[in-house]
Amino acid sequence: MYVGYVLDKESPVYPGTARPASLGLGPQAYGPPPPPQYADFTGYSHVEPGPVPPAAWSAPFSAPKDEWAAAYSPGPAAPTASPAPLAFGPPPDFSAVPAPPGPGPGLLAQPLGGPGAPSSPGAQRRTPYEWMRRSVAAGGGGGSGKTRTKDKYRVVYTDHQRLELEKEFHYSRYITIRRKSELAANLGLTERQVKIWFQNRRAKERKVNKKKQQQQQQPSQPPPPAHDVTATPAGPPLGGLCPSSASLLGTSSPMPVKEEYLP
DNA sequence: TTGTGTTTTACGACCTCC
DNA sequence: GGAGGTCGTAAAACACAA
Repeated sequence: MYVGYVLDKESPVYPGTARPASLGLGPQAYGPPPPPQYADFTGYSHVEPGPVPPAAWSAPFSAPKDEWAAAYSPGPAAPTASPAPLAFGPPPDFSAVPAPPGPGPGLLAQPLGGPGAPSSPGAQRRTPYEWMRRSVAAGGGGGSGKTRTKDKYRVVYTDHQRLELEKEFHYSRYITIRRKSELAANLGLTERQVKIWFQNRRAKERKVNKKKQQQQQQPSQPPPPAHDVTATPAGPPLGGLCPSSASLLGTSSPMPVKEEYLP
């Protein structure tokens, strides 16, 4: 759970600006998920994070799966993917919620391993930028983290990719088609990878919630916290919040909440 | 260093919805 | 029929104790 760790440790992931309506108070927390074909879910509001991604993230990302063939082909897998700028601009038709005038520069404006920030992945990775080194070293393919043995293989997403996916997940457990495309493009992943990542992430969350529930049942404990999704009236655990997100949802959150998402 | 348990990608089967 | 959902599972990657 590296990214969860990241989010735990760097709770101000959205330093006061990004995704005002989000942070667990978005649609996933208080209502049914957007319909499967929620192509333009209007609750979405991505705020321009900032002009330039931190230098720490300028490393190339893993090549999209669609390019794996090329990546596995003989010859150096060039660090193609010079990813699009990581600044996620709000799509044109997004009814953006104006960002509060927060002090922070915005989403992603902080380097993961900034001074004082125990970077990421892993409490065990003590060096701030160690994960970057790992990513580069792991994959001959220029940081793709790709490995292959026998017939099956899987890539290891970079911490930045995970972080962005986690952030998106915290905003909404069900990604829109539009955002899926954007995210895939910006992270150098395929839409399929993004989709599967969200599926796996939801599965993980269900698993965690189930575990928590079991633990709470064992010692007849008081009811779960209010934000425990398992307490949501009906439907899947849409608003499930992984532990890391709980810290983002403190009542002290300055984020404005859209009325439609209020209980 | 190695064995073991956990987490992370990825896929297939099956289901629902449009 | 296609897209996307859950569920179950395989296997790589990883963490950590012995």
